[in-house]
Amino acid sequence: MGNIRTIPSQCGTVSDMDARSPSPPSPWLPFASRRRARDEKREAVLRMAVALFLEQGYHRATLNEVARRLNITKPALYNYFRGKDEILFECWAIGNELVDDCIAETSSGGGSGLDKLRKLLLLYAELMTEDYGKSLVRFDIRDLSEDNRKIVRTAKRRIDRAFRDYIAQGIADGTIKPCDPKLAAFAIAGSLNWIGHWFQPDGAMTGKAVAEEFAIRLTEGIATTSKRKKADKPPGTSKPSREDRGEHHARTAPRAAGQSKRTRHRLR
Amino acid sequence: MGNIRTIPSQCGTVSDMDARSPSPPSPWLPFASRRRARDEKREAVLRMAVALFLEQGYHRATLNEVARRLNITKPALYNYFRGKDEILFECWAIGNELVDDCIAETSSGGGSGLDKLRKLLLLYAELMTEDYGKSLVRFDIRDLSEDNRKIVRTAKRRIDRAFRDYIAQGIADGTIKPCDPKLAAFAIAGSLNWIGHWFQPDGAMTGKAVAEEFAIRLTEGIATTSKRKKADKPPGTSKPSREDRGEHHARTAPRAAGQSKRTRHRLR
DNA sequence: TCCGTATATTACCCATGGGTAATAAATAGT
DNA sequence: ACTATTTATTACCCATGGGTAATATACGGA
Repeated sequence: MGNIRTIPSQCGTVSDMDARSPSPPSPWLPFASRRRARDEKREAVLRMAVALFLEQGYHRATLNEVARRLNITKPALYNYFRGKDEILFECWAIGNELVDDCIAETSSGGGSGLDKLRKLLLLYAELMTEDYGKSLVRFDIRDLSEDNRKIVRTAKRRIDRAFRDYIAQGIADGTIKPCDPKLAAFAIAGSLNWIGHWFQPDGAMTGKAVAEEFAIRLTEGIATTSKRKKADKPPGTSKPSREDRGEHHARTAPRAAGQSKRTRHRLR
Repeated sequence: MGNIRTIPSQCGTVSDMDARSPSPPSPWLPFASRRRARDEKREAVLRMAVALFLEQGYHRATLNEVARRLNITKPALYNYFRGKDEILFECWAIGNELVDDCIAETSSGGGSGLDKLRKLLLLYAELMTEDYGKSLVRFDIRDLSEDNRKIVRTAKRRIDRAFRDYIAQGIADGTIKPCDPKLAAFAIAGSLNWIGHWFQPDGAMTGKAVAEEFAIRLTEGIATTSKRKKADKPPGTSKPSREDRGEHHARTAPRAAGQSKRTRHRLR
């Protein structure tokens, strides 16, 4: 019946949406040999859902379409999730765990406040170029249940605090110029979050390249010592190498196992 | 029947929505003496709509609710607009005209590239603290008709170009350090656009204060000469004066008259 | 005072899409 | 093989909300 078509798009500084990741594969063969690990399929639903939600927007995306792209039908999804909003929440939750990984990795490594801030910037920025990272800033908290909304708000505060703490720490140890940590964090996080709105993997720069550029640029203004890798000349306007980009740091793979903490509702 | 309640909220660095402007007044008296200028009422619909769209999100907000808050009924709205998506577009269009004003004001005033960039930053940032400004970055382009979508994309490119041009100009005249104008514009605009996501008028800072802070901070990193108004001490973490905030620069009032150019469809 | 126009209202249509009930197919265990 | 369990399917329900048709009310002008 309803034949939905994908929508064109384009980047832009002010806003503009739409991220067409090449649409993840499905573990469901077209109505034939089934029975693979439950978690694997649950995972596949989320990967497909997050891609579709980003591509079309949560409200325009239908569960029918999510299911169709997985070679199954809508009611099958209810074996793994309570409803659409729970799928949205789980997508967000995965992104949130990835951010936690970033923070943990940053905190464990030593260095000055500025060093840590730069490290977090780098990891966070790169995350913003991936689907689950984008879900953190593109999804609307108001689409969630009241309970999940509370969880999200708490998590956001945690992330915010990480940025502010590093800045405050940098001011204390003299690597960052005196400034208001709150506002500085807002300014920096704003830039980073916006990456999730304009970055498209098929652009001129890789996610890693964008992340590295932003990590330097956003700390130039508040660092007490300037630090440019390649002299002061205009940094090559693009790093089109695109090299490997394989396994930049624990991601996707390790996720499959050990769904870990949080309110992971096991159904039935 | 359906009794909709407003939703709680809170700011946050990562995302978080919801802007509760005190809900604009309605020119429709509760089903009594009517007949005021048509444009005035059209304007009122847009003001109420933009506030509701920001408060609840476009898809959750209903035309019934827009109408109810205006003391009218849904079909009455169709005297002024073709449909919901056109209302959304018109909200965006007003915001866009305000940005154009910012650019025009900046371009007309002289100064170095850095001066112009700072000026535009200041005006743009302040705009992001207001409803129509927020609509530029919070509304989803995919909710528009194909025609209007094209218009929006073109306009966004124009704005983007303004930022890049000033940066390039600054590099040329030596007031801005050599850098990639495209990425620098993305970083700056990202910070500014994000204001539209977290700023709430009832917070600790006024829109003007936020704008001034960001205008300085975001140019510190790329300026060839540092420029801090109040020495280098931590700038008062808040400017709680809240003074007048009256008529910061042509806005709202002048808008009422002369709907001006663009595809303003006169109905019937 | 009566009419025409603009602008409301009430009452409805209906497409969309989230969600559910009943049932069928596949697999694992014994 | 037979059965229990999981995991699909088909067929349906129904609340929501954008949009429309028919009609009523108010106002300006002659």
